[in-house]
Amino acid sequence: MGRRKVEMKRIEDKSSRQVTFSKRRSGLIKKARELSILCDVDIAVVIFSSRGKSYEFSSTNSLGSTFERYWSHNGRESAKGSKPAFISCAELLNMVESQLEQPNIGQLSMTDLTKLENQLSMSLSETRDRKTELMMEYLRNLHEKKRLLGKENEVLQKEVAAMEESDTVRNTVAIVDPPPRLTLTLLQ
Amino acid sequence: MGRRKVEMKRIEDKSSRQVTFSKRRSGLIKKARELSILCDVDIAVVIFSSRGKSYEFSSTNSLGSTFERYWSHNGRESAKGSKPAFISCAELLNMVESQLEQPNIGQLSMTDLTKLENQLSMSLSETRDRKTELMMEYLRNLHEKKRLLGKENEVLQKEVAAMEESDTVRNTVAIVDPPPRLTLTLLQ
DNA sequence: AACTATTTATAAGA
DNA sequence: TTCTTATAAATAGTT
Repeated sequence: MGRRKVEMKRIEDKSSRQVTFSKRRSGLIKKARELSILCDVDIAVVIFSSRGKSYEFSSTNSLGSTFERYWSHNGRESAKGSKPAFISCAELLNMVESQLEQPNIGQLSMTDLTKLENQLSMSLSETRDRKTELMMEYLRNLHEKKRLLGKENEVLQKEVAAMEESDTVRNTVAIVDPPPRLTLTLLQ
Repeated sequence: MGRRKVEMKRIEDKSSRQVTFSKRRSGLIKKARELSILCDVDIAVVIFSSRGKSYEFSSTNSLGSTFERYWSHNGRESAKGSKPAFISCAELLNMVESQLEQPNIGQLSMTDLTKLENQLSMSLSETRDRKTELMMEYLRNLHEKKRLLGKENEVLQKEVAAMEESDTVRNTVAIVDPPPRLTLTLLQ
């Protein structure tokens, strides 16, 4: 849709490829937003420029939740740790942008700015909370490992105690051949 | 682009919502494909219908690889600290600003908002960092305890091994009076 | 599922 | 770069 029809192949001219990327990228994200609104569906879009920069859109407040949904649907195990932490400002902007469809001059922009501010702070605290949550989970894991090690220790200690006892009994009753090597080992 | 302009809100009529979903979904995916070809970029799109069915597009052979790329990029960034997110926020605010019909009206409050945002984010990240630091310290403690317990375990295990060994030797050499209690204890 | 009247996106040009 | 404009493309409502 332009002055002429374009061939569907990589645009070789770097400059016009960049321009097209910029235009079509925003077009794609706009379309994604419209579709999500009109049809009340959940959409996530991620775009990587060839230079590694990423652009994204998500209809939910966090790309993470959409991706998580994707993972769970596709039965792929989710490294539960890494995903929820991401609510980027880009996502926020998408949310705000979607509310700026009809710029009513002045009045609306103040309202939207306030919304942006709120969303920003919420997102920040959400991110923080999620991080904390992750750490808590890690802590719980560590605690559990510690507990198990402690239990193992207990068992081992009992074994040692039992061994010592049975040795003592045997040594006492049999009165034969005390095992010096055992004593040495215990003192190691 | 149709017989009339449509309002940007959820289409209430179920049937036409379904039709629109179908049309626009394929349109979105077509656009994504074109963008990825023309500009040689990597794109992933996931769409969830309200009934839970999912549709997807990925320029690479696997949707997963694009998402993984997303996580690895943004995961590190967000885990590292607030600076990259910060820059991104400023960028985003610029984008919002450029989208406003009357830039001069929004300008001042946008500037104020940016300041506010910065303060908010800084104080939040400061708090978070302090919390994180405390937690890290706690973690270090826990790790140390775990390490010590592990060491203790090792020693105890060696003791047990040594005991078993010396028992074997004694039993083999002495051929007297095998200690059933010891065996029982070890199997506990 | 096809068909158009329109709107929307955008390729080139300024 | 940013804005303008001619034209291609998408699509809303219709059949």
